[in-house]
Amino acid sequence: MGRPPCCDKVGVKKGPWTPEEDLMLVSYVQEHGPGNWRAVPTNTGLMRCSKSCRLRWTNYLRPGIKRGNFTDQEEKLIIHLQALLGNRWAAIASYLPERTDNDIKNYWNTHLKKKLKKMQAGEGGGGDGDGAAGASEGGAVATAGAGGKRPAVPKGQWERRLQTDIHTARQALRDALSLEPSPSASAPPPAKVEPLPATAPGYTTYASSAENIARLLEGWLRPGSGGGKGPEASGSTSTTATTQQRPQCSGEGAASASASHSGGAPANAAAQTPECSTETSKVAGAGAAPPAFSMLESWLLDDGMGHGEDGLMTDVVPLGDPSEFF
DNA sequence: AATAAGCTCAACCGCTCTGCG
DNA sequence: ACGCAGAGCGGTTGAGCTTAT
Repeated sequence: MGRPPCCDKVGVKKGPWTPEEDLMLVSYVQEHGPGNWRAVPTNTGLMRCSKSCRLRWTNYLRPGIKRGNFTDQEEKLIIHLQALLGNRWAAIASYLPERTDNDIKNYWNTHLKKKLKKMQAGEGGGGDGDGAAGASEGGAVATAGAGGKRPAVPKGQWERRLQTDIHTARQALRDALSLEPSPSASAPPPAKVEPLPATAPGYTTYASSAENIARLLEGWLRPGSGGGKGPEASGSTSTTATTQQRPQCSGEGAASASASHSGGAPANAAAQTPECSTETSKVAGAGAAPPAFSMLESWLLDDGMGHGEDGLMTDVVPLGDPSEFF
């Protein structure tokens, strides 16, 4: 009954993207900015459906994407947020602007689910071995609402309540932090963490995009770079290599028109959800955690809530404006 | 060294949401 | 108020890669 899938048309290519296609897409987006995906295939000549273009952009080509291993902090944050928000990966991803929802989703499904299961199994004994998974997911679900996928309360209302909670938590956090000696001392930019360069004003994410793409293409174009698998190979090698040290958004002055878009995405996310990480952790801890979480909680709260806050903050907040917080 | 099993992650699919005429 | 089209989201799949036997 529904309308035919947009990708059903004949002549629409599927499967892995080629470097050439990536280039076409990137140059188009650099020129026009992301959005109006419908027009992308026709304007670029790409034999891809609009959906595929958007997905490729958001999950792979978009600037500022961090690939590779998740840090411990990110991991914990994801767990917190998953407990709080459920499987709303896009919402979770908005708290980790360098990660895509797909990435987070994959990481959750492949790593964290198992990890939680293991931890809970270790804690609860055999009792609910199977229920363990349910506990992690079900707990989240229970948090998000009885229905599982959807909050029991209307979305807007639910979000508002969440924000109220977050506001409370934020104040508590501010109080707590205000007791600490010096914020600057407490948040030394560790080598690994890349906070936004302080020289933010002129920065555009597109420069980093261009760099990323260039690096990708470098990998692709280089003969014999990593087996036969073009994009994937380079994607997981070169980009992973750059993951930890990539000076996120270090460039300046590229395609300013589009910068407003992509730069806007994370920034927008930050604006929409200035209440980041640690606050939500508190909320999660306060209302959402299912009873069987003690060991898990202690692991999570260990440095997520206590002394580790700084790390979390610096790790997660970088994209947002710290002033949003206080 | 060969094969099987397990794992990862990019991409696809189908559904829902949102904006517009 | 209604219907349509486009965009976005979450779940799922499958090819390629890695590790174990």
